[in-house]
Amino acid sequence: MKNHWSNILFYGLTLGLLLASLQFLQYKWVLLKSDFEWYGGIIALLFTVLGIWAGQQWKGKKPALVEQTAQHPFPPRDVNMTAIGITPRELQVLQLMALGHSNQEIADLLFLSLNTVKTHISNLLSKLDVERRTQAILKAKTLGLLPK
Amino acid sequence: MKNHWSNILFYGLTLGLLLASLQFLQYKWVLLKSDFEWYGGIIALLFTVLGIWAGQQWKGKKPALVEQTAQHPFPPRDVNMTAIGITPRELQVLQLMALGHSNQEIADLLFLSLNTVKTHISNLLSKLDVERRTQAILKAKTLGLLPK
DNA sequence: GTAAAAATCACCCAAAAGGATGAGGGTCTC
DNA sequence: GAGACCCTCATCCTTTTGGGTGATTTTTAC
Repeated sequence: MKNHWSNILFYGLTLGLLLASLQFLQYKWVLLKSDFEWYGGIIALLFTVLGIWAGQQWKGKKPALVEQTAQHPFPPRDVNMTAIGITPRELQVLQLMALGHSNQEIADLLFLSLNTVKTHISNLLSKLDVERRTQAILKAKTLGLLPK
Repeated sequence: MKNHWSNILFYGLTLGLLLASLQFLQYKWVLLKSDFEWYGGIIALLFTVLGIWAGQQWKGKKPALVEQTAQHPFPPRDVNMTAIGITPRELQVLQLMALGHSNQEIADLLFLSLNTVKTHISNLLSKLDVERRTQAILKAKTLGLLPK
């Protein structure tokens, strides 16, 4: 969600700049008031192109950035449990989670209550600084906590 | 290729119409020559939005597929896709899902409604014969639908 | 042009997941 | 024996997912 804002900001600035130059042009270069339509057309065309470009940028940039973090060529393998403070039990839960098990399944496999599993996972998520289990699995792999 | 042309045509017509109304407005409603900047700003904004929309319409489908092939040299995409019957759009959703995005995020990224994303994912789950998205990601990787 | 497939969106419902907080018991160390 | 962890479980509440169904539009294929 951070990129949204930077993109919007960037686009806003560009727009502002163009508007400024527009104003400038009006008083300096062209004063064809009779050819108002021409002027409008040029503006329209220009900003249409800009809009298309911005749209592409906006839509195209996000996945690329995510990919980049997702495919980490050299994962720091020994940034282990202790570095982030993940406990053995949490790691165990994490492993089962990565295998696609539901919380209930994990609870059954480890002879735990569902609530306990949820607590572990909740702690895991905050320790890995993510919000969803899918992200947790990804991050754990890049951190070397899980085999890829 | 048929839609491209219809889109272009439609866009051209819209542009023409807007230019016409622009001209009309100039002679009828607003004659604020001093507020030229305002006028230009409105045009710019309007056509920017239009441009973004047009860009999305026009080129909306391609970038995603291009990104994907660029990111991964040899994804046996077509083979496996057709084998299980996964559509391009579903694959796209699957990819974002594998990056840890929530349904809402995917909806925002693809400019879709949440319901649509849910439909795609629901179809994905049944096609992959799994019950959870974590399992779907795993299975998609073993099937070569996603890079490992 | 028609038929099939794909894409879009809606509504309903149930289950799962996630966030916050508290609490009891166990172990270990200083 | 106090403090620091860890493990366990609970409760309450919100959000997210998943399942099912139906409908409309768009695209593709023949």
